Amino acid sequence: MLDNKQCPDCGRINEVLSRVGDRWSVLVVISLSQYGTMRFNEIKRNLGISQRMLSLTLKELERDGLVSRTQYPTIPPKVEYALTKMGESFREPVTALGNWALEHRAKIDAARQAYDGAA
Amino acid sequence: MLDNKQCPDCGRINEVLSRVGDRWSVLVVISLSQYGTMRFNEIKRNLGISQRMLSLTLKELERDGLVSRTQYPTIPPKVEYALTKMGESFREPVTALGNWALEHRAKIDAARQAYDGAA
DNA sequence: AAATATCGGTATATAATAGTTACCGTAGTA
DNA sequence: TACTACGGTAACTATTATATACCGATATTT
Repeated sequence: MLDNKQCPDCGRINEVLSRVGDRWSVLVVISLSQYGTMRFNEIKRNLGISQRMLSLTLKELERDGLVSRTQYPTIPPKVEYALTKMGESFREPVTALGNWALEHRAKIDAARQAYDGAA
Repeated sequence: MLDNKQCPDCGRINEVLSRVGDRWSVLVVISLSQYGTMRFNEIKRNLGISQRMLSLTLKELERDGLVSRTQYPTIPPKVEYALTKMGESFREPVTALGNWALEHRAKIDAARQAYDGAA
């Protein structure tokens, strides 16, 4: 690929979005912002995400400083996840995106049907 | 996967974001919102995206009604892409996300270094 | 005249990622 | 005894992203 970029910001935006912009990260942040502190399986049930993907997603979010992890060495184990300050600041653009998604879902479906019908 | 969702919105948000929420779609919308109407290779050079991915991304965005495609049968061919009305409405949440990404890139990098260092 | 670049793609192949399934140890419950 | 909950991990498969090569027709360069 030639990669002669002219949009100076796009590279950086791309870089950050490739980390925190995937849809599971977005949904985890939305969940935590709605319900506050949550346990692993609580998020899992809430989102319908597989254990593996949730584990990976949370680990990345923790690594990127958006989510904090608190673990209690009880049996069965108890691990709590919550948004950090930076995670909270991510909430605003993310919920804006989520709200847009909800508001325009029907319109997108209609556009799709029109597009597919015109084939 | 058990998939017993309790978050009623998350499923729908997920559904829409899996279409228009990937990072190439986001970057294409950002580009078009910044520069207005653009040609295929203009976007390609601007983003450093491969031809195939741009082709697929634009096709999906057109199908979802976010982007309009106008083709002039000249030689060499000329195809122009622009945001539709709905695409314009997507601009706001998307640029908010892009701005957040730009503003917090350094902080995320620092968090990563701290996390990796504490291993 | 001949090679090369432009334009907007597609076909094929490979690399990376997402998702599924099965399992771990410990305790409580039926 | 057998099963559930908990928070994961390991191994595997399916899906998706990316790279590479090519297309036809013209304009430009050598």
